[in-house]
Amino acid sequence: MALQALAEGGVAAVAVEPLAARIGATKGSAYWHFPNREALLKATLERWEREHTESVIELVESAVEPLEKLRLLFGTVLESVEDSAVELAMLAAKDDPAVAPVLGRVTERRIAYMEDLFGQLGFDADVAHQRAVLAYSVYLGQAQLMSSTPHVVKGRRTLLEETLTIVMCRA
Amino acid sequence: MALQALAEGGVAAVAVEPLAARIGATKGSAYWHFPNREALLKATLERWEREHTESVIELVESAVEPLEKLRLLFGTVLESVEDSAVELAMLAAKDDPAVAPVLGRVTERRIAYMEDLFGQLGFDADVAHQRAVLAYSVYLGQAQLMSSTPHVVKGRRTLLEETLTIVMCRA
DNA sequence: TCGTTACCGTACGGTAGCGTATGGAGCTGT
DNA sequence: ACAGCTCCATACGCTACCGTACGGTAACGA
Repeated sequence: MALQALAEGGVAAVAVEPLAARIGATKGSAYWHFPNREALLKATLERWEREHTESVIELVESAVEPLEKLRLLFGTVLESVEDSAVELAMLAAKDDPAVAPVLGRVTERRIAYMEDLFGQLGFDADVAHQRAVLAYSVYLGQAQLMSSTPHVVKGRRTLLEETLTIVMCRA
Repeated sequence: MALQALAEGGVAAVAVEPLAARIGATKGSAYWHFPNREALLKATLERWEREHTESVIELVESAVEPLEKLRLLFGTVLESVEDSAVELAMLAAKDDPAVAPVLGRVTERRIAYMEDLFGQLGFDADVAHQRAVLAYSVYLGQAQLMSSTPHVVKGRRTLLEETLTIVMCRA
């Protein structure tokens, strides 16, 4: 519920009074469950953190070959890039003291996981890291473009293939 | 002045009262120069639009070979990715009715320019477009990472080279 | 049965920003 | 000299949100 508000209206929408009204309750009620707005926001963010990074990793781990894992990861994540509104909301509020630590943990976790995959593919540690960062950059940028200027992105399918081969290429 | 506030505090910081206080004036004065907050914001954004996209393109056009132009573009833009705070502020406020059109124009202009460069390098129109979108995605994602989780990005120099060769590769 | 606890509502005060009204001060043209 | 224009300040009301105080209800255990 708070997550939906976060996706729709950003971090600013995770506020006591609007959310209470949305439920049909009053803030007197809300302030019983949460000591203040910061706690509400923190709870929302940490719930998202739990539910949205590990679950993808688990799904991806269902493949056996590291190459298949990467393919699955990219497919899953670039396919549904349109509903990564929460990701963008987090990035948009990166300076918020409640957001920064969560965002930092999620980013590191994801990059570390990809770094590991690239390592399993035989890349040197340095290169693996670079590739992971690069791939994650593509994802973030893609998500931004899809949400702010969707019409410039034509042909997601080939774009995905292109990204994959490109990020994989030995050079 | 308003641009500095925009860079530091995002779109929300381009507000009448804070800005007036910052100058040492009062809002009575501010509301003489601008009819309302929206006009102030619009003026700020359009000023940024004029000064920050064409100027880079002009600089890049000082090179003659399209390949050199691309190299110069990437170098300039990925080198100073740390001070692209305004870009990030715009993306963060992409849903703001004053921001969306400016952001849209800038995005299209930049991608169109890169698309043209890739075309000059002999890529098919489709591929040129894809590459431009991909390259711009990398830039956006990179800017996000640099500002939200700077420590994961080690070795910008090699990253730049990697991005360049990768985005250029025939396949 | 009665006190306690969990939960919810109403009412209040506080802050930050928007926008308006209005009253100057100072220069400028006639 | 004085009328008008430019620019700035003070003061006010409005809204949205935060947070607190306190009262009410309903269920539940002793």
